[in-house]
Amino acid sequence: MLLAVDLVILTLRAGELHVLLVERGVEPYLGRRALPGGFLNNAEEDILAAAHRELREEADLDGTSLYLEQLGAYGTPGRDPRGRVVSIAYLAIAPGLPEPVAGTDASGASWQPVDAVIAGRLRLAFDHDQIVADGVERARAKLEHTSLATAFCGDTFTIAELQQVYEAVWGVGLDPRNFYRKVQGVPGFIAEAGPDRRTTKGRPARLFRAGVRRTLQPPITRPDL
Amino acid sequence: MLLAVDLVILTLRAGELHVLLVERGVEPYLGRRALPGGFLNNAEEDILAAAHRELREEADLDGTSLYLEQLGAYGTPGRDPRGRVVSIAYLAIAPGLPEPVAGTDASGASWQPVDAVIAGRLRLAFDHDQIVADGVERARAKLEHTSLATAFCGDTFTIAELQQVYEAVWGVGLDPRNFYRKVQGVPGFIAEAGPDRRTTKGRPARLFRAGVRRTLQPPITRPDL
DNA sequence: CGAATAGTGTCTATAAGACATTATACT
DNA sequence: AGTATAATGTCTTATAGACACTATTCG
Repeated sequence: MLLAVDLVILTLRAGELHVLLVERGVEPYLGRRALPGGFLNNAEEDILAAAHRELREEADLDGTSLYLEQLGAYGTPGRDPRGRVVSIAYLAIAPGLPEPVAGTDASGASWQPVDAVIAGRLRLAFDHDQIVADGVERARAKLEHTSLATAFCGDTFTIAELQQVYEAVWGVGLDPRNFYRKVQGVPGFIAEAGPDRRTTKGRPARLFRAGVRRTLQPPITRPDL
Repeated sequence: MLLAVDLVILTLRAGELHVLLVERGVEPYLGRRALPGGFLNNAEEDILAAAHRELREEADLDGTSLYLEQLGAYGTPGRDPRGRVVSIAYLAIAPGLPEPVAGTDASGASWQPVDAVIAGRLRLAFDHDQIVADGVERARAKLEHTSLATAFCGDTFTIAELQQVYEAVWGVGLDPRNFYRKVQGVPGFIAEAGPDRRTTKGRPARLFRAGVRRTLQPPITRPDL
C-alpha cells in the first residue's frame, strides 16, 4: 500500500480563482494535467512535512508562509491504475503570484482557472477533479466564518482587494459599501497597517493586515443562490 | 506502513453527548480506552468499506442506517509505538441507544460522556483524545448549517427532542419557542410525519421526520460564547 | 380543576441589503 | 474642473432573542 500527498493550491489571478496543475510526464495519464503531489519519501516521513516538501519541490512555494490544511484522504480502490494508493489531500492558499510559477522541477506547472475544472472542460488525472471540487467547496465555506480570505492577500491589502477574494471564490458580486461595513464590524478580522496607503488612481485606500482572530463573529455571509 | 480506520461514534444518552469507546485488551495502551477501529483487512479494501466493517464488528451498528463521514487522516510519526500507522478517522452519528451496546466482539465497549474526554478527565490511547475533539467540533459546526441533528434522532422525533440534540451537542440552553419557530422556518429541514402523535404526560407533540434538504438555509445559529 | 407539556404570538434590538452622499487623490 | 476610487451615511426590511400567552392532554 502506497501513501501519497496531493496539493490543491489556490490563488487569485486577474480576479479569478486558479489552481496549480502539473502536466504529467509519465504514465498513467501521460500528458494529462494533475495536482502537484507525490509519494511519501520513506516510512517515517510526516504527512504534513511531505505536503510542505511537495509544495517546495513542485511549486517552489514556502510552506511556512502560506495557509495549509488537510482536506481529507482519498483511497477508493482503483483510483490509481498502478495499484493501491491512498492519497492525503491538502488545501493550500497562496497570495496572488503574477508569474506562472518559476523554478519548479515538474514539467509544465501552470495556473488554471478552477471554473474549467469544475465545469468539466478540463479533465484531470485520477480523481483529482473531485479533490479540486472538494478543496474549492472547503475554501468557499471557510470564507464565511474564518479569516481564510486574508491568506489570498499579501501581507497588507485594501478592503477592495479583500472583497475581490470573496467575489472570486464565491463567484458572486458584492456591494462594496455593505462589504466595507461588514468587514469592519467583525472584531479582529483585519487591523490597520500603519498610516501607509497605496496609490493607483483615485483616492488612496487604507492598508490592512490580517487580524488576530481566525474565526469570524459575526460571519461574512454568502448570498443565497 | 500500515493503514487503519478509527471511528468517532457519537450519540445522545440522557440528554448528554456520548462517544463509544473500547477498552484495549492488548499492548500498547493495555487497559486504556480507545476509539473502535482497526487495520485494513487487505491491500484492496476500500477505506469507507473498512469503516462500515468496523462499525459492524466493534459496535454492532448497521452502517447503512446511520450517518458516516470522513473526519481526516492522522499520521504523525510516533502516534503508534508499534511503528508507522496512518489512521483515517470517521465520524458516525447514531440515534440514542439506551443499551450500552450489545453483541460486540471488543472487550468492554461502552458509551462515555464526551465531556470527560474533552476536559481531559478520561485519557484515551494514542492520539484519540485529539480525534474525539476534532469529531465533536465537526459535529458542532455541522449542526448549524446541515440537517445533521436529525441523525441523532430516530426515524420520527418531536421538535423538543431535536432541541435536546442541539443543546447537548453545543452544551447550551435554547429557548424552546424561538427554537420551534426557527426550525419550522427552514424549508426542507423537517417534514410532518403523519397525524401521529406520541403520548407522555402533557399535550401530545407532533411527530416529524428528517426533510429532504441536507443544508440549512437559513442556518440554525449557535449562540455566541 | 390543576399540572404538565406543546404550540403560537408579540415586542424590541440588531443586522442585512439597497442606495446616496461625501472625501481624497490624480491629470 | 473632471474623473476615478475610497469611505461613510441613511433608510427599509428581515432576523434574533426575550418573554407572554393559548392549546391539549392527563389525573
